[in-house]
Amino acid sequence: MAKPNMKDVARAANVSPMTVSRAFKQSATVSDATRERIMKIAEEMGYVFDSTASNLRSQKTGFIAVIVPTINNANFADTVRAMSEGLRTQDLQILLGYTDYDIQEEERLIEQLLQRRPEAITLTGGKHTPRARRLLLNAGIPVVETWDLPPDPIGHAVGFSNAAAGRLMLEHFVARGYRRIGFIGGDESRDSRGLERRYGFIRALAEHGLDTTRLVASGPPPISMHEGAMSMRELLEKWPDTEAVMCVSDLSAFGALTECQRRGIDVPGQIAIGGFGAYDIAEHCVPALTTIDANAAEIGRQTAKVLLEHRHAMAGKKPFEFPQRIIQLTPTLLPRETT
Amino acid sequence: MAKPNMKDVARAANVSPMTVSRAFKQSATVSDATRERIMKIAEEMGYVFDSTASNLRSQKTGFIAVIVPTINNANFADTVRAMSEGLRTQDLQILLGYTDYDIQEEERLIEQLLQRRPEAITLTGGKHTPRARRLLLNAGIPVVETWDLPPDPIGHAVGFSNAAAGRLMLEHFVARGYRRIGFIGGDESRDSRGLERRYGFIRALAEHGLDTTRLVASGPPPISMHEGAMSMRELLEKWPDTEAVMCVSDLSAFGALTECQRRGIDVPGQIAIGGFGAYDIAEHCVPALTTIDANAAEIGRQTAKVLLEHRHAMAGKKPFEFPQRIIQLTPTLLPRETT
DNA sequence: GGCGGGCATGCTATCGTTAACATGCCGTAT
DNA sequence: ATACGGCATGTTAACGATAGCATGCCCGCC
Repeated sequence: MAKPNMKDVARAANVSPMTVSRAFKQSATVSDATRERIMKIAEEMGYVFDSTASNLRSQKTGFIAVIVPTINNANFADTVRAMSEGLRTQDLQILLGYTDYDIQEEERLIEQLLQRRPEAITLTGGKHTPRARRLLLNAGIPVVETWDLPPDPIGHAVGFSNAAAGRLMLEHFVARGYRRIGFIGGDESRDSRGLERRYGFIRALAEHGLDTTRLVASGPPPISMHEGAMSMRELLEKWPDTEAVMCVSDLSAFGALTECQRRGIDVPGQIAIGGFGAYDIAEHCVPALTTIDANAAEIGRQTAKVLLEHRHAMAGKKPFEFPQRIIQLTPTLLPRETT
Repeated sequence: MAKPNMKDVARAANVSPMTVSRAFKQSATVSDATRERIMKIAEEMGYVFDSTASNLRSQKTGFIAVIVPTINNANFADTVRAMSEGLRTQDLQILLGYTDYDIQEEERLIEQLLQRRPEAITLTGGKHTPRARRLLLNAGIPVVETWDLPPDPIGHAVGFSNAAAGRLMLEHFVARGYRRIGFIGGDESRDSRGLERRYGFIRALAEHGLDTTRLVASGPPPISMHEGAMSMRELLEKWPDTEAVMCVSDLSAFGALTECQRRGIDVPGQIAIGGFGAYDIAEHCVPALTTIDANAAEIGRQTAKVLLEHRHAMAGKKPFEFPQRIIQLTPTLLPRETT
């Protein structure tokens, strides 16, 4: 009793395999009666359509490769979720890979995923190895870089300026009257988006003639609550008179906040804290955390939209060169109780 | 300039396609010199191995289908991550699907994913539609149900007793001297694991002769911080003299905690709070949250282990019936500051 | 009545790789 | 010198679906 294939179903239904094939396609032209009969017989026989064969013959896989730094982060998870929501109607399946914030690993992943012949690929960030760039350019499929606006995009891009996000928080601090200001983040260049936020923040500090040295770096990403707490400790030791600090993400900001609470330091009375990412926790913690909303879900939605448009354009009788799309989103400041 | 295939590479390297194929297989028998030459030529030509053809011919896809309720939850994300870590060495690619806590959607996903011919499939929970069960039983691949110990497993299982987890927290409450005790969770049967925890909790309440009516149900899953806060409000209104409450997860527990903080209610002085899941936030919040560690990552690791063992067993010359594995993990109570 | 068009269905070749079997060559044991 | 084993490589025929084209039939229009 081997697993039945289309030929077996065709025989049982007394039609050609081609008709069975058509019965399984949404769009194909089969009479309703025939389709129903075939589907019923197929279900009874326990037939399960074999995508692998279909993929090979039709040269379409229905895969979208999606590469993120990690799935254990609500921001990226939100983006992936929104993207897959946007693609679900089209029977597209996401092939997920994560890099752990390492562009070497990203290269490895890209190579591996391209072998699966995805119909498009989305990346997080705009920094890649030269070989990764080459592979992507030669792949002949739509490429979308997200969460960033690379100076030299490979294909499409859906993102925002992380530097502007950093600047946004600094301006908020200044407007609130804070002058001795620090930044807590990672220490390597692995998280280039976090680094960009720091650069933007520091540049704005300098423009205001403020001290730009109060920086705490707490190791390689991910920078989470624990690192935030540790960094706050370090900051308070080195520069006890600091009035405000931005953290690279809400998670580290929350860690920093808890450290203050444990030490009986009033937030924002003695020190103000700003985060990034508009995580759930920032909205709910007490005091609620001032943060920047980069609109993770919107990045996913827009990415899905670009991909569907590209796909639609290519499906035309005369596929034309689909123009590059650069979708620039604007991060929003959410002022709350910690500043 | 179409994309080159194996034949093109073979021609350029002056060997047969078969030799190129072997050069790309880790295990195959090709002389080092030939392999190196082929790989170099392939890279120069921009050849990218086509898995879709390989999958069809070899009847092996290297896919593992993984179905979770949602990826926007640190617990499930941890499990998936640990699992993919365990499988990475074998060049296995995870095909991720999420159900939004809906077994109809799960059935749809199972059908869709099986068409991709995964070599194994893992599910979250043990409750499925009849058709889903049938599809899984007929699929002829290893099936692992996780995060639960189903009474009648389809194949393997890696999980723990959610009822025991609920009981564990109740016993802790009682040992601490609390008597008027409530439970905050979802209201539907969609999250069967959360429901099991509640049942276990209530049964234990009853055994101690305590009031079992202080239950707040806050809508369909996911139950997160917002729902936790709302539910705490409801609990305090209906039963203001409640001494302790367990929440279905740390996220809702944190929400409940923040509601108390906003109202100036001392935790645990006036009310104790217990969570579930050992999320990061439970460890870091102030006061730190008493919780139960279900060991999400270990579930992933054990699942990967079972799959690899099964796979290994089937690869033998004489594949035998691989015995069913039921891996029972034990949730641990982490007593902290909220109780 | 003849003819054109649209719809349902069938036939054949093919997608790119690899399982299975075949071949040839070299070294070593007898 | 002969035989045999082992390794590197080649040949052929699939894997299971479907693109592209062909066919037959029914219907309506002039």
